[in-house]
Amino acid sequence: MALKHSAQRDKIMAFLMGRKDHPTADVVYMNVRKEYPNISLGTVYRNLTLLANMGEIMRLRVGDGVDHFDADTSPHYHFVCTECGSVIDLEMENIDTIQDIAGAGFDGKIAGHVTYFYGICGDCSKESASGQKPETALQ
Amino acid sequence: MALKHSAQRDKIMAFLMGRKDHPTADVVYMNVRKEYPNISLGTVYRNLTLLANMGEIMRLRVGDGVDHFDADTSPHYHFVCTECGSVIDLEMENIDTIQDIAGAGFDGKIAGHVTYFYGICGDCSKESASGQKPETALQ
DNA sequence: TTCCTTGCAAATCGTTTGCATAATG
DNA sequence: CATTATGCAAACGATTTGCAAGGAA
Repeated sequence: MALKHSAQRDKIMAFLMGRKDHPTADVVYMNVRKEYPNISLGTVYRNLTLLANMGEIMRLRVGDGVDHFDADTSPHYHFVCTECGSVIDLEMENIDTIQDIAGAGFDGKIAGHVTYFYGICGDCSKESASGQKPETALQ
Repeated sequence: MALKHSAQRDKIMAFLMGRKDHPTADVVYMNVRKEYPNISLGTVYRNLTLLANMGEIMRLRVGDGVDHFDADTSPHYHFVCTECGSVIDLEMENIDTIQDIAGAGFDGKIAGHVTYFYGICGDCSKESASGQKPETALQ
């Protein structure tokens, strides 16, 4: 139960904190492995799950079938590009009122919500205007 | 390309329309099999995916790692009980303004959003008040 | 020395797919 | 007859887990 220190976990956490995008377990693995060649995918998954359960990081299920991870645990929203699949932080005003709206007339207790916005990101808008054709990442 | 009629697909669709909850592929399989003993899980998945792609039904990814399906394709929101895992329809006023809020200051184009509300459903609130202890369904 | 953590590989789980056969139009 | 759909089983991809060995407190 008592958590012990681990160099692998530190590297994973450090890597995640240095990224503004939202890497998948595999991306974390590929990158941490550069500095820590012996680390295993299992260890990456174990630590990501551990960190997420402790609330140190967030697990994002954006709908592409793969979990993404975010070291920024402050409340914020994400945009997912249906063209390139990138997951982007949104800076927007608080919309917590939607919970009150949802709770009106509902007999359970609403404790939270998860919202993902979808569409075409700025980069893909430009590209498609120039005739390119990236592939969709969403299932 | 041209769709042909299939008794299995009809049964799947009929079953889904007769449910107010939001069954998983396996639940659909188990139930349709009662009337159609030879149907295979693969056929259920194939048809659910087909129907979802045609827009006849909706695929819900509520975060428990399993896809749920909903024959009600009208715009509405869902509540997921973190206690029992049940997925419940919410009747609430439109919150599409959150897309405008999200889009302000974002350089991409927001085309849609997915929102799930979490908490304790009415039934579980009563149960926990009486000292019971159901298990969590969310990962 | 206790027991948490790792690496490795095998296992699991939900879902998809290839193929030969059956059903539809 | 041309094609789509099915059943079955094998294949998949992401994630989890058992186990023996390694490392932290």
